[in-house]
Amino acid sequence: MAAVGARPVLYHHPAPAGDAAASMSSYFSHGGSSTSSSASSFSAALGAAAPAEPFDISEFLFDDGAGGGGGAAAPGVFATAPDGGAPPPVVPAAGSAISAAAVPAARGAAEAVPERPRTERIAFRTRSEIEILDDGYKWRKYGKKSVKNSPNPRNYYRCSTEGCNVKKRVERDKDDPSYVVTTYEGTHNHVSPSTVYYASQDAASGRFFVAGTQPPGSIN
DNA sequence: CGCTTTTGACCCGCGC
DNA sequence: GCGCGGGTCAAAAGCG
Repeated sequence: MAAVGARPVLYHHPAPAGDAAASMSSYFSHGGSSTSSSASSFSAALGAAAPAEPFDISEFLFDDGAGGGGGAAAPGVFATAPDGGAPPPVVPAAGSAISAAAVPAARGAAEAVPERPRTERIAFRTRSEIEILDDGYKWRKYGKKSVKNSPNPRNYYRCSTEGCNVKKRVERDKDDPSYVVTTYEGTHNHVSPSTVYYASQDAASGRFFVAGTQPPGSIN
């Protein structure tokens, strides 16, 4: 499946006009989950330059009522980076023990949780022709829905790894169809099935950065 | 044969 | 109390 070119060409311009139409067909069907062993460096992808216009990412971020709602962004939130400078954090606040257990069962189990779910939620917009960014994880689509404020449908994905309840929501920017808004919810409790991203924590910021693609043990 | 996608229905919460 | 919008489930079908 990944052969379709599941990887976004973030630093590229959209395919040549003549090719666009042809490419689109495959893009729209469903690029395919990253079942193959090809995991792109997601962090680099985030370097996609944002346009001059400010993107109010808060539109896609919803506090779980944790911080008392306002503009308080959740930890680990990052918008589109200026351009290939410092590697953006890929593992959002992994330090906090946010595990699958924090996610309430499925429906109506919210009240059963005395503490706040505290689900990590990060959203970012990326200029990409395809919607399925190959971040190395296997995603299984479980729903599609058209939203009120956008002519484009919204797709719902869930990490197919057993025990991992990370969810992801993908939709095209209603203003710029060439941009894709991806919202991750939750934190993977496992490493990428295809590639091991070794995250290191920055002492100063306390944030995590991708240090390489080798397993911790093989470093040094 | 196993896994993923597809699609409509169902359920829940919120606002009016 | 009703309606709307959003999110998830579940059964069937398709594909590799």
